[in-house]
Amino acid sequence: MPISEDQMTKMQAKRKKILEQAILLFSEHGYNDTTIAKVAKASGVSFGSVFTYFPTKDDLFHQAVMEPLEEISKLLLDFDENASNPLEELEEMVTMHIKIFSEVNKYLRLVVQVIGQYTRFENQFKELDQFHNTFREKIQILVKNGQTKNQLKQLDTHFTVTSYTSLLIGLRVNLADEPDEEYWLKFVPSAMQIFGPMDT
Amino acid sequence: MPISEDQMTKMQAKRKKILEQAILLFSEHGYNDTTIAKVAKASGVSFGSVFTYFPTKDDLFHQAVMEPLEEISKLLLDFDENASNPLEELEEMVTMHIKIFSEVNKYLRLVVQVIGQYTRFENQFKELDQFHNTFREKIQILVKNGQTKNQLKQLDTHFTVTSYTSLLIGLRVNLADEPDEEYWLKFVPSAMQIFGPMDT
Amino acid sequence: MPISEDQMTKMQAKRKKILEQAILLFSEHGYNDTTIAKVAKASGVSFGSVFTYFPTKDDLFHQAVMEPLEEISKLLLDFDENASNPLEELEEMVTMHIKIFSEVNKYLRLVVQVIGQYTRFENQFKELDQFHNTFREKIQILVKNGQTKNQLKQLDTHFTVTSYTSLLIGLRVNLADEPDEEYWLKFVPSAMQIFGPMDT
Amino acid sequence: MPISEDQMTKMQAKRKKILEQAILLFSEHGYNDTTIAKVAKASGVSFGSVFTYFPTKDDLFHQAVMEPLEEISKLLLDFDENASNPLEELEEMVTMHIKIFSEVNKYLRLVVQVIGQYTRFENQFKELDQFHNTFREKIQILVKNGQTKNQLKQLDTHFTVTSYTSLLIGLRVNLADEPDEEYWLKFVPSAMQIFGPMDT
DNA sequence: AATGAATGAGAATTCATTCAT
DNA sequence: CATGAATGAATTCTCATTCAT
Repeated sequence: MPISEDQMTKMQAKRKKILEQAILLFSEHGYNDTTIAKVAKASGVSFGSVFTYFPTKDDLFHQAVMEPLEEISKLLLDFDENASNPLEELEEMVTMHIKIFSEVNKYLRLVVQVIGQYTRFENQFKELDQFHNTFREKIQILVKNGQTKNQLKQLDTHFTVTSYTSLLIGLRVNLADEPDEEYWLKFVPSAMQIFGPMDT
Repeated sequence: MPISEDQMTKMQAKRKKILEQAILLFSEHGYNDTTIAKVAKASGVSFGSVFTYFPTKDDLFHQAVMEPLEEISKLLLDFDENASNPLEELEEMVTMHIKIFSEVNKYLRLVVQVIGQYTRFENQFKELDQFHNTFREKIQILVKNGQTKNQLKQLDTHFTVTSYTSLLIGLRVNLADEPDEEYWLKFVPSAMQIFGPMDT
Repeated sequence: MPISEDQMTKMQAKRKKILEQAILLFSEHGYNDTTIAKVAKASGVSFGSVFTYFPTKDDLFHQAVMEPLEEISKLLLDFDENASNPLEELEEMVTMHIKIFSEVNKYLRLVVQVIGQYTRFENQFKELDQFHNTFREKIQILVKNGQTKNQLKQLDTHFTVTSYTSLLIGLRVNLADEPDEEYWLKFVPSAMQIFGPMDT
Repeated sequence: MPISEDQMTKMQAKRKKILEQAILLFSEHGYNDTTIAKVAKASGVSFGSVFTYFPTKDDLFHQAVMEPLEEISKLLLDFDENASNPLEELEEMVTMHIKIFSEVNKYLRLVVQVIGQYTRFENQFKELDQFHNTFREKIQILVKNGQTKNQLKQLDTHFTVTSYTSLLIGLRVNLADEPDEEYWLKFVPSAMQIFGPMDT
C-alpha cells in the first residue's frame, strides 16, 4: 500500500474539515455566494485541495447536504413506535426532536434552502423527501397506537404528523439562529397539542 | 415633465410585469441564478429596461420581497382580535390563513429564502421580522381573549402563537408546490389544536 | 429598428477584426495557446467583447476555420474543367493554385492543424474533407479530358489528383512561412510533372 | 551506484512504455490536451513516475519528437545515391519511402504538428529541419546522377526534391489514418513522375 | 525509485452595470 | 424612455510541478 495509515487519517481529517466549513458557509451564504476559495480559506487548505476531495462544487454541496443526514436521521428516528405507553413515548420523542432541532442550526438552514429551491437542488431534495416520508411513517405508527389506547384524540394521523414535522422545520426557520435549548424546550407543549392528547 | 397619463399607465404596467416575473424567478431559482437577462426575457422587455425601473439587481430583489408584503399582510391581519366569540373567530382566522398560504406559493418561497439566509438579506429580513411581530401580537390578543373566556386552555400565548406561525411557514416549506386548496384545508384541525381548544 | 446602419457596420468590422486576429493566433500558436485574452488584445477589443461576437472559444475556432474556406474554395475552383485545351488550362490552374497557396499562409497552417488532429476537430475536418473531395473531382475531369486528347499520360486519375493536392498541402507545410511568390512559382513544373504531360 | 542490471532493464522498459504512449497521445490529441495524468494512465505507471523519467512535460514532448527520428531517419536514408542505375535505385527508394510513410502514421502526425507550429516548437522544428536538409541533399545527388545518365529530365533538382518530400508529407496529411500499405503503394507512380523519368 | 496529495497559476465563461445611439 | 453592445471583475475548474512518505 502506498499510503500509510497515518496519512489516511490526516486526509480524512482534512476532508472532514472542508465539509464542515462548507456546511457552515453554504447554510449562511447560500450556494452561489459560497465560493470554493472561501471554503478553502475557512478550512485552512489550499484552493486546489478542495478539488482533491470534492471533484466539483456541486459534489461538495451534495455531500454537505447528504452526509450529515445519515447521522441526524438516526437520532431523529431513535424512539420506540411500539412503546407500551405511547403518550409518554411521544412526549419523550418530541422533547428529543426539539433538542435536536435546536442544536443542528446550521445544517437545517441548509436543508431549508434545498427544500425551498427543490427544482434547483433536485437530487438532494429527493433524498431529503425520502427521509421525510420514513420519518413521518414511524411517527404515524406511534400516534395510531396512542389513539388505539385512547390516549390521543381520533385525528387524521397523516395531517397530524405532517403538521408536526412542519412545526419543527417552521420553528427552525422562524427562530433563525436562536441557540438557547431552554427556550426551544418551551415549545414542547405546543408541539404536543398537535397530537391531541386527552385531558387527564 | 411632459409625460402623458397614457404613458404613465404603460410604464406602471411594465414595471409591474417585471416585478411579477422577478418574484417568480427569484422564488424558483434563487437570487444568483436569476439573471437580469432572464427577468427581462420573461417580462418581454429589453435588457436595459429593467434598469430603467430598478436601479440595481439588489433593488429589484428588495422590491420583489417588499411590495407584495403590504397586500398580503393586510389579508393576514384581517380578523377581529376582540371578537365576541374568540374561538369561532380563531377558527375562521386559521381557515383564512391556510387558504392564503396555499395560494401565495411563489412569494412565500421567496420569504423562506430571505429568512433562511437572513445574514445575506439583512434588510429584507428585518422588515419581514417586523411584520412577524405585528402578526403574532394581534393573534396573541385573540388567544388571550379565548383563554379568558375559557374557550382555550391556559397555554403560554407567546409560544403558542409562535408555534402557530411556525406551522404555517413549515407547511409552506414541506408542501413544496402543492396547490390544492382542499388538501391544505385539512390542516385546519391540526393548526387549531395548537391553541388548545377546550373539548365541548 | 433599434440599431442604426452605422452601428451595424461598426459591429461587422469589429467582428471581422476579431476573426482575423483569431486566425493569425490560432494558426501560429494552436488552439490551446491562443487564449481569448490574447485575441481580445490583438483585436483591440475588450475581453468580454469577444464573447459578444462568438459565444464560445470553440465557436470562434470553428468560424476561423470555416469562414475563409468559402472565399478560398471559390478561388481554387476557378478553372474550366472542360476547356478546349486541357493541358494549357491545367498549367494555368496549377499556377493559380501555387499562387494562392503561397499567399494564404496563415489560414492554411490552421487547416493543417485541423487535418493533423482530425479526431479533435472533427466537425471542421468533415467540412474541409468535403471541399477536398469537390476539389479533386473537378480536377479529375480536367485530367481525364487531357488524357482523352492525348495531352497527358494514361495515369490513374484518382491517385494523380490526390498526389497533386498532397503536394500543395505538403509544400505549405514544408515551406513554413516562405512568403516569396517568385520562389513558389518555381514549383509549377514539378507539380505539372505529376499529371504526366506528354513531351512535345 | 548499487542498481542491479535487472533494475536497469526494468527502468528502460518503463521509460520506453511512457514514451510510446506519449507519442500516441501527443499525435492524436496535441500537446495541451495530452496531460501527464493521461500518459501515466496509458502507460500503466503512476503519475509521479513520469517525472522520474522526464523532468518536465516539455522534455517528454521533445523526446517524443526526437527519439524516433534517429531510427526513422536511418531507414529513410537507406539508399545508394551513387548506384550504377540511378533510375532503378530511385524507384526502389520511392517505394521504400512510401512504405515507411504508410507505417509510421502516428509519429508523422506529431511531426506535422511540430512543423505546423514551428514558432511554438522551435527547438524540435530545427532538428527536423536539419534532417530534412540532409534528406533532400542525399536524394538530390541521386537525381543529379540520373540526369547525367539521361534517365531523368533536366529539371531543377532543388525544387524537384522539395516537391518530392512535400508530396510525402502531404500524403500523410491527406490520407489521415489510412493504414493500407497496398493503397499507399499506388502513389509510387505519381511520386516518380515528379522526377521526370524519360519515356522508354 | 515510486506514489499521489498539495499547490496555485491560468483559462473560459458569466453577468451586473454603464452608456452611446 | 428603450435598446443592447461594451466592459471587466469574479468564479469554477484544470493541470504541471513539487515534495513528503
